Amino acid sequence: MDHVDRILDQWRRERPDLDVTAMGILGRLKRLSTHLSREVEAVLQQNGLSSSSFDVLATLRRSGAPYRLSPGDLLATTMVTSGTMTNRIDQLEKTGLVERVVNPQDRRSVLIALTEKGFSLVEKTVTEHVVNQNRLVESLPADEKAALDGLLRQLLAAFE
Amino acid sequence: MDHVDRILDQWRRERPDLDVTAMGILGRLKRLSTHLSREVEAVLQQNGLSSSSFDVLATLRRSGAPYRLSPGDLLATTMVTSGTMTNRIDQLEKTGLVERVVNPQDRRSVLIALTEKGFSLVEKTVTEHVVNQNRLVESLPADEKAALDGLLRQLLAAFE
DNA sequence: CCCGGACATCTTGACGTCAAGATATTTACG
DNA sequence: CGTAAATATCTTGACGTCAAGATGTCCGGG
Repeated sequence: MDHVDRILDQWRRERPDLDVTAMGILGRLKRLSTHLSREVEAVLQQNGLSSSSFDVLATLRRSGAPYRLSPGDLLATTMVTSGTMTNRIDQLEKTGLVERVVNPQDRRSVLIALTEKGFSLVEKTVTEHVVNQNRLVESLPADEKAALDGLLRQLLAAFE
Repeated sequence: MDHVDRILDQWRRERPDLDVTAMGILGRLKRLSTHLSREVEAVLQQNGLSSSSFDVLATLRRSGAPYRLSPGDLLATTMVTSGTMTNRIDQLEKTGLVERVVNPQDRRSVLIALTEKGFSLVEKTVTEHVVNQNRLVESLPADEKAALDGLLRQLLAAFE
């Protein structure tokens, strides 16, 4: 009997005509996502990053040497608009974690490059971040983690 | 091989020391939550509502007659701060969907009441909303929906 | 009874995001 | 070639949220 169950019970009483099966799943998924985001933010914040800025740094880091991508490449992996990405890059450039370098091949474009400072920060942060992520799901045994992952994958496939 | 798989592969290549089990689950969960929120918003928007304003109206509606709750009661169910709730109520009051009525028992407090206009709007909207929610998870057969719900419940229990 | 702490709500200022459109560059075609 | 369409990024204005603190009200011990 959790928070979502109480909501469903109220709806069943007030509107017995509604099928609330999906509401339960979506409600738990949204609450869970909010909780997890907050827990993740806490660790990133200890390193002076938001999850927004970390996402950009991590995308550059995992792309491999020379740790450079265009804003368009970054957009393709992050589910945000171009204006949001411009803003994120502006912030990271101000704090010296990335720099914009001109792209000689295409002057409409620009390359976002990890600085040394950015590289060492993301290197340290991602290590702590991954430990934290594993902690957040440790209430599930390994086989249930795998089952959850499979179900999420299947549901996600309907949208991507 | 979905979007999240590609991210995990990059990390395995660049940082084979990291255990990315949880990253996969959390990544899919976050992307899914974003997709689902956008789909849900679309239906609410057709009724002139955001998910924020709908949440408030729906909470009042499912609380049962006389469809009145204090801001504090609303806060307890919505995972937002008091300032956010004040703002939501302000918007709904401007559009005539709720009204603030004084609480004679406790003048620090106030009751937020669904207006007739608010009631009929939420009544129509929630019907469409629930149909839409069920559509969003129809890619899973019934037994897998139940399994997913159970796993989410278990994980959520660690936070609530 | 009164006053300090608890409580309920609202205010303020900052931030991240989005949609829509502006600017600059490249590409393809006539 | 020259120009229109496509592409890549940035700008602008609005919105929802949060953290921190202000304001107004209630309550319980002295």
